[in-house]
Amino acid sequence: MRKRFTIGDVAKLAGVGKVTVSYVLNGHGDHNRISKETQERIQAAARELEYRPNAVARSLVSKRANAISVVFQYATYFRAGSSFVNELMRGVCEECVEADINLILHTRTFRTVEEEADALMDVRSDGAIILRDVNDPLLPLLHKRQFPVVTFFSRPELSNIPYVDSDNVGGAITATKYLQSLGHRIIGMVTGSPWSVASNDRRNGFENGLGESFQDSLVLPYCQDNFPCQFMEWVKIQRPTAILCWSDDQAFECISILQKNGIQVPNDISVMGFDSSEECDRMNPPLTSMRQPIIDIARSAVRTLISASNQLPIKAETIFPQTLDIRGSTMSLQNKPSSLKRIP
Amino acid sequence: MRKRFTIGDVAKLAGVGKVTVSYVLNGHGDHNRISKETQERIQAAARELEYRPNAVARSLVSKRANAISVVFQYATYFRAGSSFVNELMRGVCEECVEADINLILHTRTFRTVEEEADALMDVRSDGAIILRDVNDPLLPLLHKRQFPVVTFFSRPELSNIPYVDSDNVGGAITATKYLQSLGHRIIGMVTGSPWSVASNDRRNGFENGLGESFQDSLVLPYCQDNFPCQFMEWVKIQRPTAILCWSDDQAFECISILQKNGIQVPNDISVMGFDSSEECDRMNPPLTSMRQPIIDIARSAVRTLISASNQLPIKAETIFPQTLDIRGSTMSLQNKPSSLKRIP
DNA sequence: TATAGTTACTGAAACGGTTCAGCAAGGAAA
DNA sequence: TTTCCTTGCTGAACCGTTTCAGTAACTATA
Repeated sequence: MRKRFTIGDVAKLAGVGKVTVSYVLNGHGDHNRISKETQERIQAAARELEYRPNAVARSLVSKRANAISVVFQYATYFRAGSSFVNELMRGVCEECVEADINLILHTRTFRTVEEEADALMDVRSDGAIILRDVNDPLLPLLHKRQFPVVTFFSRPELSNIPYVDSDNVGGAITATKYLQSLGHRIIGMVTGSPWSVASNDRRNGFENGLGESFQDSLVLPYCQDNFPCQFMEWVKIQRPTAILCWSDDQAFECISILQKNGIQVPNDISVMGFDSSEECDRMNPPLTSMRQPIIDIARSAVRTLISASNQLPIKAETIFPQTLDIRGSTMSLQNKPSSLKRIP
Repeated sequence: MRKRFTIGDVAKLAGVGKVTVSYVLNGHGDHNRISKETQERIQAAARELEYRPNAVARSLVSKRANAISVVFQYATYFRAGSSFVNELMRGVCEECVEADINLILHTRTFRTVEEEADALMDVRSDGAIILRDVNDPLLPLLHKRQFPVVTFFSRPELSNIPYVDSDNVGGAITATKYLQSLGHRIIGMVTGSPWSVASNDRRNGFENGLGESFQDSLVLPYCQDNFPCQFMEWVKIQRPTAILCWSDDQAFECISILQKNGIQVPNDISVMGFDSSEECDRMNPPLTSMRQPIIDIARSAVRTLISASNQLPIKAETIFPQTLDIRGSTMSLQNKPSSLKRIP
């Protein structure tokens, strides 16, 4: 890369001191006390040299990076096909665009939490929005070290870390009641990772919603290995007429497995998901889902973080309600045109 | 944020000079000529003060940011549901993880290309991988200013900017020949933005593949406004038995429109897309698509950029071949169980 | 006993900006 | 004529690191 001109070069060319250049180019300080001619001379010199300020040098003294970090549970959280991450990132980006700050994706991997915290706090960013699993040690560590942090789509165990999330428990209750209102009596739920705060909350809401009729066997914990088999096994034993999936992506998978096994959705079994991402409309059948305003939550998290990093007052918690988006994957038990006879 | 301790504080506590601390903590320079005891004293002091090096100060002297930027056409390129961007980011992240560098998403917006280039070149990153439209002015500008740049999923007009892409023209030819081999005689194509390099290349491959039988009317350029109507209008006039869509996402949309209008895919019309993203398998019917190794391309772009920013020799162009993934959305014209009579 | 070579460090400059405090020159007021 | 204020600018210090070029104190060699 070509050698870049510095503020000193501009100063020399314009025949003034570095300070004057700094003041003129930034519009801060005493810039209004500098004569029109000098200002123009400096502008011209800067243009001629194609001078561009060095953000790193600037950050060093200002102690502000004008950037925030996004931290996920895994560096490669951008799983193909996850509409959730997609919408989340869109919200984050939109808000950053408006705030005119940059976004740093922490893609590096570390041996210890300490190292990870060190890397995050290396002054390249002014704070971090974090989506991590239950009881992740990174959060309390960053908080202890007083690095500005906002948790989103999850809930920190330390009450003094601000977070932005949707009401997963309430949403799951709504979902369960809705399925009951369709006449379903045997409702199953498939959960996600046991370390996912969202999955756990939704499970609790499901239990809460079912009340008396809840049984542990109605919940199928997600398993990486051979999920299709385990899922079908569970379906055959429990014979649910409706299944609540902890996420849209999981609902898509379950529907696909059911269909491959000759079970029709929603005629044989109703299925619903969580997130109500745009993909729901495009699926066949379109997926009934609890909507959480992913983009709004992401944007709110960014806004909260920016305030926090500027020592402005912030809300400790921001909870968005979830709403029910009824589409084609759920159906009243009364209207069922075919029976469950297809299941051997 | 609490005041952080600096290398000077550590030096003072350990009773040595700053230089010694720097050498010991980084393992560079003369660190092997420093006595074990001193090393331990310094390590202890650093631990006690929870010393963490300031990456900004470090960058200032090393002139390396250990980060690269990703630049899209629009800051909010993370459109919900775009499986393409999702896979792309996954590849980029994976490679960054391996190279142990950070990723900066340029989310800021600018009034002029110059400003945008200035912001990119502010020394926060060592280079950029760029996905931009045809003839985007940012590329030549960055190149002229000798900022390390690699273009991916698109082709720069300046031949000396390195790029990584797949063979879109060849892929489209393969796709077209495949549809012809199924017996289709009237094949239509729906293109994307006229500024998308990929879309244009695929269109050209389509024209090339059809040869003599090509007509302009067989191509429907994508239009933002009321696409469903325009699309159905075009289908009714052209009556294609197969449609090649410029992307998977578009194919999903087209299939959905066709189905809503009572046209079955593939029974009435075969549809295929480009990218062969993971979603293809989940759709109903599963989408036949030309596979481009999105993740590999993204990773290759990152690798190329890293080499370029280290002044290592690089390949000017890397082209990955596309392969045909046959799924359920295409079918031989002979086997058609129903006719096009459904189209009024 | 002079010379050279090692070992264990370190002072100072540099990186490219910002900011504080101050200064010289000119004009106005006392 | 002195004092004070304003205008227009700048020197020096600082931000937290790295790196170059030593140096002082030993030890080994001739």
